[in-house]
Amino acid sequence: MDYHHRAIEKKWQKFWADNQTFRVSSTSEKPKYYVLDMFPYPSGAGLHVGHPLGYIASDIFARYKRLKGYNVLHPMGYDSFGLPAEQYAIQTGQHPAVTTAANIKRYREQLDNIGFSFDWSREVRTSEPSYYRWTQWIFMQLFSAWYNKLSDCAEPIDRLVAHFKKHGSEGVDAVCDEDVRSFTADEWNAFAPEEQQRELLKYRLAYLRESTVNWCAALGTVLANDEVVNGVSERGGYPVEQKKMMQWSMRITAYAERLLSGLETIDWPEPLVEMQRNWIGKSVGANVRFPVPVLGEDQAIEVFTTRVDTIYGVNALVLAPEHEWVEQLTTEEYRADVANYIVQTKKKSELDRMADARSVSGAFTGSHAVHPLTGDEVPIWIADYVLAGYGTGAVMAVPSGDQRDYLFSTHFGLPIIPISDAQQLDEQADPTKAGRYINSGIINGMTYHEAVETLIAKLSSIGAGEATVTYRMRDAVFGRQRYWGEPVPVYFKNGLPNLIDKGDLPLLLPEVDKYLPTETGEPPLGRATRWKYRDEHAYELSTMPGWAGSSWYWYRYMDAANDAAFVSKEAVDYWRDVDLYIGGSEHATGHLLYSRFWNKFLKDMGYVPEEEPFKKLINQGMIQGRSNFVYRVLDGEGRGTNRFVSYGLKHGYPTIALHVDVNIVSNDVLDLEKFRQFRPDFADAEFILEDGKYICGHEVEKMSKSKYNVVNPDDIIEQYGADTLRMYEMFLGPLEQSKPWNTNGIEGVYKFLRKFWKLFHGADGGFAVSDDQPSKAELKALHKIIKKVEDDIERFSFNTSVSSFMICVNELTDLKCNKRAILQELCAVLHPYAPHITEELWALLGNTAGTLSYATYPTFNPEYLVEDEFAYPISVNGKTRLNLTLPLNLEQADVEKAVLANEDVQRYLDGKPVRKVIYVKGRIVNVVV
RNA sequence: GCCUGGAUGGUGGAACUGGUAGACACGCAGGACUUAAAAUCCUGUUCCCGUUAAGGGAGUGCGGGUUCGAUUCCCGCUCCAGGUACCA
Repeated sequence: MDYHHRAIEKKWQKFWADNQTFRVSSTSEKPKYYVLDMFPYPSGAGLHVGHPLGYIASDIFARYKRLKGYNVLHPMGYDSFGLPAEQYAIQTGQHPAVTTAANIKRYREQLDNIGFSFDWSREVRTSEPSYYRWTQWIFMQLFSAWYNKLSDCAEPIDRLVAHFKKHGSEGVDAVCDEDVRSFTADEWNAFAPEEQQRELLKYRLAYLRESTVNWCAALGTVLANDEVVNGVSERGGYPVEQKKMMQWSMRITAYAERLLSGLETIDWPEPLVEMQRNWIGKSVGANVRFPVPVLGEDQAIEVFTTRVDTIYGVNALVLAPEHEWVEQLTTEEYRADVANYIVQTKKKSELDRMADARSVSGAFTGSHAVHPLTGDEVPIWIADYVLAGYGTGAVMAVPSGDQRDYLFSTHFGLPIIPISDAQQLDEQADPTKAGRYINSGIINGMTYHEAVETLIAKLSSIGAGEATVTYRMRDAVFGRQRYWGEPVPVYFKNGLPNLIDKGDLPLLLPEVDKYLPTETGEPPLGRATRWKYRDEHAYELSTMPGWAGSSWYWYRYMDAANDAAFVSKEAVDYWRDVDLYIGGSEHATGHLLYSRFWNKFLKDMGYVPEEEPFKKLINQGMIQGRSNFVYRVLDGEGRGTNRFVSYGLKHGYPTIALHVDVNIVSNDVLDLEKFRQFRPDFADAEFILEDGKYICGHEVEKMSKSKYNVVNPDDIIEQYGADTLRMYEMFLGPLEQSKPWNTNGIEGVYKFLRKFWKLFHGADGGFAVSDDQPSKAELKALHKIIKKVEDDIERFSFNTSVSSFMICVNELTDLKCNKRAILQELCAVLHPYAPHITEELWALLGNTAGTLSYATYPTFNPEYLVEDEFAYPISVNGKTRLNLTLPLNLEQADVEKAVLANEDVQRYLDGKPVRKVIYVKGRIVNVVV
């Protein structure tokens, strides 16, 4: 019997499903291992061949860990709230739930075809009420919590209220809004309840406040910073403007330091860790206050600087044009200039401002501040290179140490004071910390570290400044003016938000007649008429952003059916955290940051045990499309003819390149018959061939329908089988590398599986194994692969394993090995990569069907690899190389004697004396003359 | 600009802590089996010199260095990919 992949794969996929082979229990004697994939958004286009790359890798790892005796949690689900389903709904009127369900069905079929070992009994869908009730519940926890800096952890808001009642605001150190009030306990207790609530909102981790948001008019919604790329929306590329709105926000900044320091404790790819570090953007420096007497006693402009040591080089203070004091600081004489400048900057869009980054502009306010150390007058300017949203919205300009300040000063003719004996300031600023300070009052002659220490002490003592840490990261906007998302479980009374009753969860997404904003500009939820309690309450009409449901889903898999809690204590104490997480790096500053944030919050509240959710993370590379082209010959007028010239000959003709469906091209050779059927106007196409073939050109592009380069895994599986697809996707290259899909080498993998199959089948095609004892050579081949696959999987080098399997089967073929004992163990080794064919052979060997998934990975025995002889690679002077085969157990001196006596070596030595003999691990490798 | 990766035959890629560079696969060339095709198998395949062979030389983006020995470590560049940017 030949290798019939279709029958074999269908059979075992059905067997696994019928027997729930991969159903896993949350109680086990075995050690746990949690392998997680980033769950997909079920898009209407279905899976293409690039999507399963990471899933195949994680499946190999999960199956391997099962063989190694672990209790493996390997689940899958769908991130099923999202914009595309809603856009489709707007266009067609189809309910997003309907299209989403249809897409999920398609995804499931495609996933099943590949033979994954997911425990589908734990499937989650973020858009299901049974799931999102817990997303809403977590939101309620965040609303009911505040961040206590003293304990450095989130606490229930009741504890803050208790403190206010007893001590007032005295002794509270919280991460909160800037405008919190100071009050005594008596004052607090005298506040009206609404006043108290208004104050508490400034402390809550989920809070409401007017903030500048990225408003995308085309999408009718607010976007997070990471959803805006170069001033346009990441999805769709629509323009984005800044708009003030009342918005739900998440106080992620409370966790900035823990999000940063936690990076040290996890095993993630360095580029990803770096991206999160940059995103958090910690700067250590100082706040310094420059008194402004014109505004009155004790009034001072506060600036943030990372280079307090340059303070004696200050020649101006520069404020952001939006700074709240600009109006008061501007004198009559300069009022027109300043007003004019502010108008100009407002006109510039985000995009212009970025494109214009290098040009210098600004305006003088006419006022002066006082240098806190020298008492000198310092002019106050405004300029758009200073950002209102970072630091204090004001900087001290030090032209000698900062290039932007240098350009600003040269442009406006402000003095440039050198502050270090190492500075060369003729052409540009010198931001280095070398040399000793000059012109610098109390720090003259000091080095950088001494200076910083001295200055911080001095500024603190006179009340003019202190050391500070600033983060670039902003709080995350949490509301979306959209339909297809989790409703925020909040209603409003007298303009204040209240949580809905816990018993009313889930707050179901109501039906609406249209998925567009209302005529009055309210979000789509404003259209809902028969919404529970609609008549009693003014509901929050925005929904949660896409990242809400994905920020905790790995916990739901641990206990997916629980309707008493998002996860039970027992389940979470058993599974704890994700041991291996595989997914794309595009989620670096979105999903992966928010998930860490929610995880830390849930830990603070005592719901989960681990500080970090994903211990090890691997980024799989993107699979790009590989487009093929045909070259249509043009006639004298430049019009396309029906003649097509092969790639190698196209330079002899005027041509135009056309995309051709990659599915009718094999190894860049065009299938001429299929091409004639590809489009009606190609029916009578003529070809100019090279060597009797039409060779297509190729290019790497994004995989997309319009480029005819989409490859559906189902087609590959139909032709070659799932085992071939799995192994070929791994064979394509290192997992983490991005690479174009091409089918050029898939035959090699397919051939390997057929060869493996044939090895244990007789000439008549029947299964045939020998019960004889395996030979030494056969055991050597087997144990080599046992060791190799073990090493490869542990370091995620799946591509080299596939090569090693091929070597192994080639060796066994040469030995004509069909030993039962060899096949038995080989099945287990190969099983993670090619589960179907190995299950079949395993059953043919007489094992109970389906037991292979939980068999034992064979133990490597190094004795089988011990050699009697060793081919000594000998270099003379590190150059000429010779191979010398000698028995292995010779004494070192005997080896040396034998090597030197060898006539080839003698020839290279040419009578010269040996100066040195180099040994590596007791083996001679080099003779130096 | 800054940060992080990367560069190896015609192609995808291997070489794990410095020790025979190019494993394995594709492609290509030649051959066997076959009426023929498919399938399968065998041989060759980094480049240059050498008619063949024996043999020799060069070679892992470029230029240096350390070392008996460097794809691997160090210094300086070039190019490519990803991220990020008036962040004080």
